[in-house]
Amino acid sequence: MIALVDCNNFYASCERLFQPSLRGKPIVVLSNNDRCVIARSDEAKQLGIAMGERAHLIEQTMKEKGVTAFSSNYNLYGSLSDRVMRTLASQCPTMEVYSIDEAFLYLGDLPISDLWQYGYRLRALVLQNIGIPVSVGVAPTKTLAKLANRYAKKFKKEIGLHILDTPEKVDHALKVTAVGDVWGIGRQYAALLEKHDVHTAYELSKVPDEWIRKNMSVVGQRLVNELRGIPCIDMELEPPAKKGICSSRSFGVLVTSKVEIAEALTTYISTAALKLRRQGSCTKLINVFVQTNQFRTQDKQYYRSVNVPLPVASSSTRELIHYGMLALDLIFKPGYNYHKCGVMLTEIVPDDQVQFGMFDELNREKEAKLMAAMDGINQVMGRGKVRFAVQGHKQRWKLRAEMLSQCYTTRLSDVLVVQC
DNA sequence: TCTGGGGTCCTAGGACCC
DNA sequence: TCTGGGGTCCTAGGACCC
Repeated sequence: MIALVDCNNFYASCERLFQPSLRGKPIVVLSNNDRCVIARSDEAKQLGIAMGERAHLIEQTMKEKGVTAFSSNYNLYGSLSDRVMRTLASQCPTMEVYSIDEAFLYLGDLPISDLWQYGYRLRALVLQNIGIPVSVGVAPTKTLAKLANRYAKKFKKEIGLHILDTPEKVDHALKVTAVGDVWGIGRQYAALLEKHDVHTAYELSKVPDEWIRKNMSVVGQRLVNELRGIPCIDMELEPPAKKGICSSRSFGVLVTSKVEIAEALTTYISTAALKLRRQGSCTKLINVFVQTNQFRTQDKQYYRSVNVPLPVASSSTRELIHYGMLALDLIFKPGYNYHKCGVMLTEIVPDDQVQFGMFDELNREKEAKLMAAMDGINQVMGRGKVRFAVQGHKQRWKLRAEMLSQCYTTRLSDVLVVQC
């Protein structure tokens, strides 16, 4: 059996953890630049605040209903996620961290009779150690575990646990799950299936293989088999190295000057290069893009991206910035209101398998040491303490985050003080 | 003023190879 | 008169996830 453990309203729960006065009150967490809603507490959901809703459109409602809004604080969520995952790992050695707030636990052949107790213990332990409520779904396949988890959230709220341990329970859960709520069925497939009179997960599990293969490829076939109780999606115990690394943001304000785009771009390149070094890789291809805001119909629109192959695979921030700036020279055109830019690193290779260049003049060993020193200082002193001059210091383009909570768990000066 | 950011996998079709 | 068979690689586009 496989368990899927999922934190309830994760970002909202993280914020509330350090502001207990907000328990039972509606809260929302906003996307970068405070633009739209990306997480809601149950109370906020009940008020009808939808996922993805634009913040400025519901400002009035939030004021009237006493909804507290937070800018997203990924340092905080990342740190609390690590703690949740550590607690789960202590209970199950074969675990896959699936996302910031979810993990699959492979329970092997733990006797069915023990599953309930095990599930209860997981919930209680995470609540006690970290203070974040979780829901647990247990089933023979990953897709069914996801479904069981959804069932627990919807129908077993008080206990937050559901186990599909008999064929009857599986069928029942399949029948009460809309086809669009199945893991792997997005908007397009949901519409296609509805058109063909397939409305529930149960009906989907009965669709002939031939039709599935033709219309939903092998991905759909795996999914349907999983609904039938045949495991087709393996556990990934080690997170695989990323094949592409991307860093991009929309600006807090519209930007027209090349200098400012260059500042933002070098900042994103620094972030991407750091990710690259953390997973022990180098990149051979850097892609840079700039774009205007497609929602501003009054503006002239422009999007362009360019690939720049590197002579030798690299993870040096310095070198990547150099090529990134060359790329920007190729695609920047004055006269536009730019809204976003970014960098994508692809053709990623392990750093111990880099093909040397015949005419390479860079001392790569030295460069690696320099980067290691920089990363070390930044890790201790805080990110961005050592950076490159091109990144600028005014950073007018930076994100807005006007309702940012503190980094309670990752910054010493932000640790809560309790008076008693 | 105002619509997130970062990923994965699969398929089809074309170019090209022997 | 007649035009193989078996591959690889690349790109663009489409689907999905949190």
